[in-house]
Amino acid sequence: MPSFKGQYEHSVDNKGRVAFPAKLRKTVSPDAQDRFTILRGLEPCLYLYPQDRWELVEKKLSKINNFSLKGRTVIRNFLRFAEDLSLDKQNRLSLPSHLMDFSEIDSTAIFIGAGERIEIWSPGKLEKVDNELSFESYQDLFEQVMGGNIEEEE
Amino acid sequence: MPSFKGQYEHSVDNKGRVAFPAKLRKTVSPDAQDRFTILRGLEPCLYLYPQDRWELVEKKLSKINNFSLKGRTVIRNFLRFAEDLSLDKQNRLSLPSHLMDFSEIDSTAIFIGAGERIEIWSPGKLEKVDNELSFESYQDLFEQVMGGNIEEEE
DNA sequence: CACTATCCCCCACATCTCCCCACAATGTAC
DNA sequence: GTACATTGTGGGGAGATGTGGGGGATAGTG
Repeated sequence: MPSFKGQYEHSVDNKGRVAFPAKLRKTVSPDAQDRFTILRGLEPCLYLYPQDRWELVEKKLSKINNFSLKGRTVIRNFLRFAEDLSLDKQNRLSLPSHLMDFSEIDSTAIFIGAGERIEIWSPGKLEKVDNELSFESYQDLFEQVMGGNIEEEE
Repeated sequence: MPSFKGQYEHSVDNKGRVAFPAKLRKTVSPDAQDRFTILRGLEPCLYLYPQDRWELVEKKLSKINNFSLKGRTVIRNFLRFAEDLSLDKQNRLSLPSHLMDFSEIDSTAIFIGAGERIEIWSPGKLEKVDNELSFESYQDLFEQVMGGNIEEEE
């Protein structure tokens, strides 16, 4: 499974449709059948999973105990802001309005390939988190995450 | 079996009827034949199971020890407020009045896809539990589910 | 038996979604 | 440069969906 990478800016029309970047489509597995699941991200952006990768997430969810309060709370709040999407014949996604509100996306959306998933940002929110992250602290983060011998990982 | 997901708000008419969300219907297995079981939830909401998934719940219940007081109490109180429902020709559910009372649903019902079942909430009750869930704990929950590299799974 | 309440079917209709067509912009081959 | 394919953007319209109300069949009550 190759990683999604790169950043692509597209306009959103007044029906909430946005073209899916052609270069990202080349990374989507044919198994996914141009079907996706989109949901609220932890940051003020949206997460987009091709179907085959989303199924791995569901597999994890299905292992959570449904007869505990905490388990039910996890499942409810995770799934309630998720929706299935497909590409139309022009390779566009129709963003649900509640997710556009959440992410403050209106006329422009920025796709960011982020490994196993794709993130979709509004320009404003993206600029804001960029400004909060100085180059120095990015260096620090990088070292914290990548530090040590990568090959020893797990 | 795909998970139920998403949140949908519908109005309840003065006959207690409410449209079953079309997107959720796409997730219901044809095996279920548009037949459901509805019952009191453990939270102040209603649980709605398509027939095929309800049968899995019954299977679980049947494994509970019937000769212990606790076991009998659980079974009795779980099942006593359960009813069978079907969709009418306009894909609506007729909510039993005792369940509308319990869940405090009157003119508006919110459907939440929660994995193997569907929850039905009144706006007021839902807002209350939302307020009790801080963003931090949502982050924690999220990381429990999504944490780790998905590709390493299994 | 009459009366009433409830259920469920049908019809009507406003709204929304999605599919299709058109075309502009961009990239590529010759 | 020109022709052609791919990609990005916009809009119109058919069909699906959500909502309300009327009315007939059925069952429960006095």
